[in-house]
Amino acid sequence: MVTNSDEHGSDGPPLGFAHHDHGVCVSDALAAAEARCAAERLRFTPVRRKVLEILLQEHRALGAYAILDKLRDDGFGSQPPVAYRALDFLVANGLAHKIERLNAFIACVHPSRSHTPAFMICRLCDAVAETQSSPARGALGEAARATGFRIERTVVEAEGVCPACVDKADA
Amino acid sequence: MVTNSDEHGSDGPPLGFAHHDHGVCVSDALAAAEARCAAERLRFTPVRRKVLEILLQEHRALGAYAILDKLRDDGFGSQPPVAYRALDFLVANGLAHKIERLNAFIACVHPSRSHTPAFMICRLCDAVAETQSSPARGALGEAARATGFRIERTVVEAEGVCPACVDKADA
DNA sequence: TACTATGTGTGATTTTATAACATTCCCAAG
DNA sequence: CTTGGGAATGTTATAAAATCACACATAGTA
Repeated sequence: MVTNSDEHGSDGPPLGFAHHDHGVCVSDALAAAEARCAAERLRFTPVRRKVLEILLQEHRALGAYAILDKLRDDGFGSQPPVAYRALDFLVANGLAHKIERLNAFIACVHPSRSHTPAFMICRLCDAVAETQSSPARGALGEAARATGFRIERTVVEAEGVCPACVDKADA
Repeated sequence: MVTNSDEHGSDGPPLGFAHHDHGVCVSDALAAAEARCAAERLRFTPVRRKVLEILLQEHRALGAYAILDKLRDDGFGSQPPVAYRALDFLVANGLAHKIERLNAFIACVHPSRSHTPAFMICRLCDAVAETQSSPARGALGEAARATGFRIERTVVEAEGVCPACVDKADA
């Protein structure tokens, strides 16, 4: 699903390239995460919650050490494993994603049920937008079936220039 | 982690998970690379050639430091930039690819024409097969067009289990 | 209560990648 | 040929990303 609900902005661009009511966006997402963890009996601990909150507030891909700095500011442990463990939890449970191309992490935009995320990464401003993809249905899926490869997970990341930076470049 | 000691063909699935005549495979690929660099006036220097040869011989994704070890054995410089610069050249010119998921590099299987590579990565034996994809034609492309994002390059990596390991697991 | 799983804090280390700068090599202009 | 500039290489140092190992704390439960 590429379109946004009203509180996430009304027009075309998916989150990441679009303006929206951020306070609502963050608190909604945190509430949703909380509900989901409760439903699945996952422990949504303070560190994990804080890391998700940080990701939601920034609304772009953050490196583990950037997150760590913010954790330190909030009185949490300041050694790498603190951030990495929280991120592992969030990623494992679909609340955040790792952007392999950037070695960075971003909050999931539609953490609903399982999905196959794809990302558009602006090489000029580093903005990242999440969307959906079905790589297993195209040429890749065919190749996998042909060779007997069992796909469990896919990384799809498009690098390019976001709308805002295209405009700047054209100006 | 990505390093591997055993000689090609002895165990595990090689190129595209299929066996083949490796000597010919390597020398053909080197000749093709040489021809292509000549045609495009690129300098196919000894280090660059050696790195490509290493990648072709291993026929799997190798970390920069694993490559560096082999370079040292052959009397080349042994500091990271030596490997990274050669890899940058090979990647920039389509002779090799970086597997973001593994922070590792692999020789391109069909370096002839420009292409949009996709990879299948076995999480059990680390074998990597290259295939084609057209992510820009599917949901991702639509999302990009809808938002005005200009795609310049895509990373498509499927993680899963290769045919050989599926068999082993089933056995 | 005590037991056990899981989560957190911390120091140290490993792995991956780049910065900065000197030197060498290629090759074309003079 | 020789010389000057750009590209490639070599080397030292350091940055950035990720993991290991182990102690301690806390929640949930018998």
